[in-house]
Amino acid sequence: MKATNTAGYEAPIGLTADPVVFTLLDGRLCVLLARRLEEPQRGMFSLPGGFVGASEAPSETAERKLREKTGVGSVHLEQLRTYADPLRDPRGWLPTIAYMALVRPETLPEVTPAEREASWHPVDRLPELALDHATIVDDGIWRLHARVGDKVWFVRKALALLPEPFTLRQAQQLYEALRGEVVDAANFRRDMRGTGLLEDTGSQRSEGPGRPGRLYRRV
Amino acid sequence: MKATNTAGYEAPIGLTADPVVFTLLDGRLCVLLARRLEEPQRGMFSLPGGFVGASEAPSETAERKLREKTGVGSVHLEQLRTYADPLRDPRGWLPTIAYMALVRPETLPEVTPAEREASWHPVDRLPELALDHATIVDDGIWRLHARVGDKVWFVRKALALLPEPFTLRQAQQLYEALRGEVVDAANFRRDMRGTGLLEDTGSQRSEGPGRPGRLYRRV
DNA sequence: CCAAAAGTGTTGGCATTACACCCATGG
DNA sequence: CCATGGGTGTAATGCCAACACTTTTGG
Repeated sequence: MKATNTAGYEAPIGLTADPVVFTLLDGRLCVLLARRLEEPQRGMFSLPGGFVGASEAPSETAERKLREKTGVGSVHLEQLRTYADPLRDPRGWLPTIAYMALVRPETLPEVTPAEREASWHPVDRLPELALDHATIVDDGIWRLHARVGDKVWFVRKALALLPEPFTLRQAQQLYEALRGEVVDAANFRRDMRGTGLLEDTGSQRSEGPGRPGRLYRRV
Repeated sequence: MKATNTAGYEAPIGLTADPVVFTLLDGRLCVLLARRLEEPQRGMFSLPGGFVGASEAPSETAERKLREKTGVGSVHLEQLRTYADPLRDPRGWLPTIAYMALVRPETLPEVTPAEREASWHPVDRLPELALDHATIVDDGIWRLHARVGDKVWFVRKALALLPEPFTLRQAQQLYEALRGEVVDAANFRRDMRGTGLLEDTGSQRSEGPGRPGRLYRRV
């Protein structure tokens, strides 16, 4: 496919936006994928993005396509980077702007639109992805690891994944899954308190064996 | 202007790449701008970018346009982010991928191509810029400040701006200009040594009054 | 021409903070 | 069995003072 503008010069055949949406499911970092109903590579899994409209901001496109293809709505998207290699898509010259988001797993409805099989996939066990989407997901994971390293960012953005109130143990498991490395419990606890962004509810909860954990809430 | 692809759908009228090139001139952080010879906003200063060819990687475009418009060549470009608001360019739907680079001031030839007036402009005293280029430059400065905060990045990438050998005083002035904040001389010196990436040449150099400074080289 | 002053590079020390690691305790 | 809190040693960092070496100034 080709495209030309009214001045006769070559133009991209379109512009796409691809959201890389992460969540924590069963303690594992997962990414949201949808099966392609269209060519190329129909039937293969890919990021739930699509074409940007001519009077639309790309971030709106990412959010809209996400809703249409998976049912996930109202997320905060951070721009990741743009992939514009002319050979990245067999259809022609088609750049894509990738975005990143972090949502709660239940944001994905049980009944997903169409036959897309929109679903969560652990990042350490991804299926084969269409186009260069595997690269995009990798970059997203890398960015996520970096963001989570900032404790304040973690409390403000990532901790919203947990249902309130939550224990610090839950928060730590979330941190470790998102960061990709284990941390010392005492240090983690100290850092969390240090942010001043958590509030002790006073109550406790017992999950499984061992001493019950204090319950916290974000302020 | 409009553009459509062979499937009949609307497409961007093109894709541009804009390099944000920084240097240190007279101790001040400067950005490379060129006067526009084309519409829109002819005669106004803007980033020295241009249209991406249909079989070209955008980073190559940024490098090529930089060379054509300013004479600056062979730089390492880091992708900044993409600006794709449909209203950002009066010509039509025209996304741009912004890149960032850091070069020595003498990389800009004395005789610049055409009547472009390619020249360095202190970031704290920029002229009015075309389109949304002021925003792009701001984002570039922000990213630069963050990058420089990493001492190893600074030594490896930024310190290449100084002619070798250099004194630690020079390095510190570079750091402060790029970082946008002053630092303690003793700490800066300790950090520089700590990287293990600097080599003491043994000789000294006296610039103005005061004790002469030791001369260093990157390894 | 010499001595003092001023200016800058260099080094070290000290206090504070950040952080990793371990252990005792409580539910 | 595990959450919680405390404690300790080490590294990183910020701050400050002393000293070294040079140019400049003034008699």
